[in-house]
Amino acid sequence: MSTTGHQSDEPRAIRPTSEIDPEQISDFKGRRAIILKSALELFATHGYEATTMDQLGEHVGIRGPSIYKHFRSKQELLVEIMFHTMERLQANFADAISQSDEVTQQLKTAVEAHVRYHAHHRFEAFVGTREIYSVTEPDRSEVIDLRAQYECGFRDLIERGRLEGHFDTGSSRLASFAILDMGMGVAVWFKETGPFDAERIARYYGIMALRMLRRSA
Amino acid sequence: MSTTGHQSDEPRAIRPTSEIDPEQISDFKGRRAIILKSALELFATHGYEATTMDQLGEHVGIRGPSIYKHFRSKQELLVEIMFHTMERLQANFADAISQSDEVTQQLKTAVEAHVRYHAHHRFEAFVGTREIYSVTEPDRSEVIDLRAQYECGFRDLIERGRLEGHFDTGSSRLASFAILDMGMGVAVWFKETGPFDAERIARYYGIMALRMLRRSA
DNA sequence: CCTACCGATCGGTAGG
DNA sequence: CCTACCGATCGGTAGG
Repeated sequence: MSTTGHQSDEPRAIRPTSEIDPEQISDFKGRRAIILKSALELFATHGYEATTMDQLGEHVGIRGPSIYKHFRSKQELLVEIMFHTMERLQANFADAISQSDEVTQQLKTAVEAHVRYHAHHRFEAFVGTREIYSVTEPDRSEVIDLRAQYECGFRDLIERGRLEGHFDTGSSRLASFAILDMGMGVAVWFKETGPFDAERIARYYGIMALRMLRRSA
Repeated sequence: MSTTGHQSDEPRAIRPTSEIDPEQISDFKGRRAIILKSALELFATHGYEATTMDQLGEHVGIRGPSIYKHFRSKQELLVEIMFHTMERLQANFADAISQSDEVTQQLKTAVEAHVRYHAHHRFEAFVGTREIYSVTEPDRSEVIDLRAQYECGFRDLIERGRLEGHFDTGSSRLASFAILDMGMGVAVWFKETGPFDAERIARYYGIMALRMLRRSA
């Protein structure tokens, strides 16, 4: 019935209450890492608005206000997650297309990387897409811009494949939207526990993407 | 600087401040319609948690607390939107597959209907997918169940096409996820103002879905 | 459909 | 990293 604070008897030390392997959720490193990981998990499961700083503190093993020793605001946590996610997606894409000179192979590898990320980092991807409107300006516009750039990479690849005669698309832009969106969907329903492992999904989505771009019989 | 309420001088009557054609956003009818439509618009643009009853009231042209004359709670508004959306999707699907006996044609028409709905009712679709975790139990489980049933319709169609030798899928379930997800994505980026009209997108997505399900060359 | 207002919560600050 | 607490907001109720 208290209205003035917590009644917790737990020790006050950094100690996550979650048993999920942090490396599997995120690649954040350093001091602020554990807070960022917890924030990611809570934002993903409850949503940004619905997550409170006290909840986040409890999840990490400290008091809510203590988080402000590491981050300036709740918003900073979200922005950090957003930019980190876009950086990783861009890096994965660059890496994927560098492994071949053939468009068909490049697109397949890029789609696989896209899907693999959305499976292995489903929380980042999930929060990244769902909480864009929780980001305040000017950061929001910047994130939207990064996403547009990412999409452009796929679109250019498809357009090149079309010009080289490998693909037959009604619209390279619509095709890239479709391929990207079906990959993003993986982050919503993927479960580490199966029945599909990330690698199988990535491979199959790569095949489906290529089929989509070919002339119908 | 006031902390005790609104300073608005507007008349107190039902009069939406939005200029968007309600029929284009939603098919809600009757007395509660205008509130539901406004709620849909605000939930879609700001998110459920971030939308306040006072905001909603202002958008409709009444005071916040007056909404409780029409709805029991904020939650009821969301639940109403959710179930309505699933009903419409299911109805559209049933209608689509009733127009042919051939699986290939059925699937194409069903995908077109799916995409058309996500373009024309992007707010419903958007809120329906993004705000599931804002719905409290037991309604949440029921909505998730309806979504699973909807997916099953597509999966069964694909599986039948495979058994009849029309399709060659590595997994009918993954294929249905991919097709459904790419259609849901339309609700996120579609703009009434172009450059693509809903009909063109629907047709092209229907074609891409069929290509996805065919054997690669 | 309105005003007045309650009980609770929340992000963030002060000052150790 | 903690306690104490502020200023503001929010969903919902009372009683017209």
